[in-house]
Amino acid sequence: MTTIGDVAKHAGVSAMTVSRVLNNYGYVKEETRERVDKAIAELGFVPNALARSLRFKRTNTLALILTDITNPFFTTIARSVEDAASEKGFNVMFCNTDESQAKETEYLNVLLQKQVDGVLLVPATSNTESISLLQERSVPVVVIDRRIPDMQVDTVRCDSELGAYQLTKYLLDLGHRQIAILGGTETVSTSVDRITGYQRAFAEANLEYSQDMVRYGQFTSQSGYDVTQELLNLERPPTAFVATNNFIAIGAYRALQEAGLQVPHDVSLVAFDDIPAALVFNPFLTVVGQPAHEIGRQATNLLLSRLNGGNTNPPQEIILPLTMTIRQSSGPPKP
Amino acid sequence: MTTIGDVAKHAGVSAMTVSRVLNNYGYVKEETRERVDKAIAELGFVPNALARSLRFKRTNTLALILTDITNPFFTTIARSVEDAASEKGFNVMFCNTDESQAKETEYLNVLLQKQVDGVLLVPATSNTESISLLQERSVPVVVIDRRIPDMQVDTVRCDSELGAYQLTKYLLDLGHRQIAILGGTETVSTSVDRITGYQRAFAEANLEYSQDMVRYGQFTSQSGYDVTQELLNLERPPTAFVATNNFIAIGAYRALQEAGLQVPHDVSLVAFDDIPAALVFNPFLTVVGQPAHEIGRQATNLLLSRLNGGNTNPPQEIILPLTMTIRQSSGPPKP
DNA sequence: CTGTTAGCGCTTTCAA
DNA sequence: TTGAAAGCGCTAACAG
Repeated sequence: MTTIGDVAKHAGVSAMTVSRVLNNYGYVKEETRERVDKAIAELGFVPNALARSLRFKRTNTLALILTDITNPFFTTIARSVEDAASEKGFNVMFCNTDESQAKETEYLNVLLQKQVDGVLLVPATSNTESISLLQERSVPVVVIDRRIPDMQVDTVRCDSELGAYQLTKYLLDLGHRQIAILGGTETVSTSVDRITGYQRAFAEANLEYSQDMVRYGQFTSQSGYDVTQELLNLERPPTAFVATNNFIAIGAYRALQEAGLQVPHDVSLVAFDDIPAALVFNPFLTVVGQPAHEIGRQATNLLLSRLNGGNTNPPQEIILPLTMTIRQSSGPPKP
Repeated sequence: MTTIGDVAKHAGVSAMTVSRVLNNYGYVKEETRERVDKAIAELGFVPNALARSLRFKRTNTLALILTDITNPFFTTIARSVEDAASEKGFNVMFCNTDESQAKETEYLNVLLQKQVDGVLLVPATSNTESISLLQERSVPVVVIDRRIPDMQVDTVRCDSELGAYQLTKYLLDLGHRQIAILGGTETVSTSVDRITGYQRAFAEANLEYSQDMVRYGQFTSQSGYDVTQELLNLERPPTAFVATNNFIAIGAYRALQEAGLQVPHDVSLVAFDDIPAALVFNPFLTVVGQPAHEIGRQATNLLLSRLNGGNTNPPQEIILPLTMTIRQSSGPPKP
């Protein structure tokens, strides 16, 4: 490995002078600078960011902890985070927790050791420990997509409750009464909030929902499939389904199909999270979509403003608007 | 920041002893170890991986350079790489080049500075420079998905030529003669190889294809859309399309739809790369699918075997099998 | 079993 | 305008 010392020797100067050239700092005679530049080029010298970071106490590296990197919603976030970060000279380490709190904790420890400058976190659960850990060590953190109840922490997300309210109200207005909601993990705010929104829509319409219609599960296609099958076996099966994310929706659809039910003729299906147009042949699903790209961008910028010390305001919550798109998967109930 | 020295002081021992406890190495009296452990816990000490890496010359970090992190094919690879790496105690830095050689080069420089232990690279172009750069600095690298002609380098990929051959032959056997192939970037081996496979299928059938039918473009939905529109405006438009990746296929499909053409009744459409079942309502497309998960896993394991020094064989090329799945997007040409 | 010394590659003083 | 010394946090090698 070539070091700054090798370059110095090669150029007949001290290491310090090389450092000055590298960082464009202090005074270096033009002629000396050229000699150093030449030496750098000749030796193919690459400065060691580790050593530099050890001094600066700055790695220019962020961490993005996601629960499911195969979900396009999160992929889009990942992409926009990467873009926003690299624009400002930061790299991003991606971590995938699979919705597991244990994995999240494990990653956090490694990332702390690696001295990341900041963390973007989609928390696996509403557990406050991860956030506390980071805050104790004054590593800036921005929570994405989900809420951590009883925690003062920067957050960028959408209004899950409102979105679910809109979807449910829309179905109620179409005349549905037996509406099922397919939640994800019970320990995650988006699940809880979306179910709350569902309940509010019923309450405001002065209608009752059956306890049977409200289900938790996972944010996976398999879970959507399983729960839908259960619901179809009820004495009074739903006439409409609200899936609390895109994967659940796809699993639900498969179960409906297998049961010989036509969407939207026999049942309606609406969902959270759009699937990017680049991925589907026929956008079909009525959805409340989240601006994933914007979420990632704003979260990153907020994080960077924190760790640059330029932003010392109290923790803030940025709520981005949802967009409801009515497509062909929803219609009035069968008479 | 708490350092090993603080812990030492707190426990009334030397830094070295703390280091020994941390790394479970050498002899430490049980009672001393306990005292140190207690101090670590009390101070909430987190070892600084930067300092450690500076000594060890090992960061336990890999880089994965992708061309498009929003493409599920690459997302799946990303996920399996992350899984395989974290299993062996490595973190992964993801980089997205957007198929740009300039971005690739830029990332490579940063990663070199950050002293990553190894690189997994989906090269943006067939340019040999990136690989040479890494090899000169003896940073192990495994090329994924694409071939770098005239380069001795570990590679994990599928046989693009064969896949395209199979798709084309299948269409020829159905009776199609006017078959278009929608390539991606011309500077990427997968584009070139898939077109070669197409040509071979024609050659073996003793048939001629029209030069018009062979198009390069980008690996994007937009490009698939544009090129398909062009092709439809030809005097003798294609009766079948081979898309060289999933995004191109979706763009092509949209163009066909807009032109009022029914798939497969009016035209057939087949493609490379499956879209994961978790993402689509009705798998519809006849495809040659690549085992993305396996590609990521094998590439990571190969890379790790290289940087552990356990594998000093000459560079190898691992070719994984493709799977052709015939669905509803293809059929015989309209009489 | 434990501590001291030196050094990884770089940069911040401070001095020349 | 340049250099020498010291130190970031950690550990290998050697003493004790």
